[in-house]
Amino acid sequence: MEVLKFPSLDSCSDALSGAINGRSCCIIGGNCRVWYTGRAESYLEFGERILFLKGDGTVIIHQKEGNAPINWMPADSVSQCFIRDFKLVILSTLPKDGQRLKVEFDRVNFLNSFRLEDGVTLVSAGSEKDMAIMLYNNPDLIEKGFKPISLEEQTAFGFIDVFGYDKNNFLVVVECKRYAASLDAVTQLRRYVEKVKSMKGIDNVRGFIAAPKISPNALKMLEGWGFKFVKVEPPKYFEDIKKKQTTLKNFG
Amino acid sequence: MEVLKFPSLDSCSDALSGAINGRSCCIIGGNCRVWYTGRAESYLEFGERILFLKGDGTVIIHQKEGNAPINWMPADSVSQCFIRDFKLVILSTLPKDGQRLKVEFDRVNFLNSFRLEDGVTLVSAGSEKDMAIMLYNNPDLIEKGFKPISLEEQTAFGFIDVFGYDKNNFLVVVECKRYAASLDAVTQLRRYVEKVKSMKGIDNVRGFIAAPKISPNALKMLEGWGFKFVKVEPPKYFEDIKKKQTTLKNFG
DNA sequence: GGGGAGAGATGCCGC
DNA sequence: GCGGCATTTCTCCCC
Repeated sequence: MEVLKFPSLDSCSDALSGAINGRSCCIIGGNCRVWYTGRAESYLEFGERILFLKGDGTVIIHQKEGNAPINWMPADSVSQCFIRDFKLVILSTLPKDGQRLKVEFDRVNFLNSFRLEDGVTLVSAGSEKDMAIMLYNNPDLIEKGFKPISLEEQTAFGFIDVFGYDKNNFLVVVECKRYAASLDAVTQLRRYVEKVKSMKGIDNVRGFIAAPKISPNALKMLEGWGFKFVKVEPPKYFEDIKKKQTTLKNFG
Repeated sequence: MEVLKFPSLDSCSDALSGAINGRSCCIIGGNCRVWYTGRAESYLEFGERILFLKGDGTVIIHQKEGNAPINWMPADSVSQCFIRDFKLVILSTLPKDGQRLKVEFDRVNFLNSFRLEDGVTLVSAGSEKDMAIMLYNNPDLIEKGFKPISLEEQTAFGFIDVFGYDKNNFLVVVECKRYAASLDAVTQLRRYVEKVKSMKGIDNVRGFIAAPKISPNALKMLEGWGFKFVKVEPPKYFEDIKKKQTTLKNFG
């Protein structure tokens, strides 16, 4: 790391303790090793990483590359820190299940302690649910004469994206996928269809997968079960969101 | 944020550009808003957040709470930054699919630019694969007389965790889950069993789910298909790891 | 709180 | 690259 003077481990321990007690945030960059035990066990030898402690107890450790943290602790974790053997030690534990993390810094290159003021949540569009809504409002995308009757229905037989009748009044189950439908999507559809059949005591229930594409194996299995694939692009965003959030258009 | 003096947006732009060009890392804390378009669309109004740019092109934006970033860009994203309308603007694009992120800071509270030296990878144990290995080496955990013949067998229809014969030489398919087995696990097992049946042209193939527990619905479906549940705790770690990595024992 | 399912999932491995 | 699938998945929704 190209940093001029390193803060002392003592001062870091003080700052970090202050952040923990005050439920504020702290970012530490330095040389450390990491142990985790809980849902699995892991050990990471010494190397330079970033540790991010949040006010809600979350701890995130990042290496120099990659999207995902190499180690972490969930919100509500309880942390403490101290100096031992000339190292800054951070211990975090999640009380409800006992999983814990230990980090040892032998050198801290920088430390920032701060509060974040932020009460804003994300506005987004383009989920699988948005796709189901689109199909509900444009049933011909599935098939001419399709009459949807419910959306994201939580039933005793599961969670069905779009449910309805075809033009011959046979029941129709539609499973949506935003990306390529996989073998999993087909088995999921099959499970719903069979459950509907047995619950309703009828034999003719049709199944559709609506997705932009489907893997060859999945298509084979789908057709083997007498189901159909309908190519549907997921919606990017919706008119109402576009109108409300004019900022969405300000991009670029 | 409790920071004494804020760096100028101009100096931040310079530092960030330097980090981008030099493929080093940069962390910025400040007040910003965020647009994303690509796999979905989203907008996040002004609020204080942390932006972390990595040398591999990864961009991660964190709010004050929660484990997951609120917005991000994958590795290999290409970023640029500049000042426009008295704001620090950061644009990131992933060339291969065109997804992009725009961040506008109207105030930067702190900025750290640095390199990370880290060539170390995680040593871990306790995955589903470790569980399959344990069952392969301790077949009686599944059933007296079980003879495993393969592990994580890759087939066209998926891969089978543990595959073998029972004491009567009937084929056995075992699906492992580290946590509670769900409906999905049962349909997955069923898919394997049926595929093995049709591929081998035999009718008697047995299915097991090995997991610490199973949901009531999943158990019902499992038994409806004539399969069996075996309660197995996932291994925490292995003797060879314990021996090689004595540091694993130094925890706490 | 548990069950069920999506996610801008991500990451890994095998073909 | 795609396919198939686990993940210390996480998060949300609904019962």
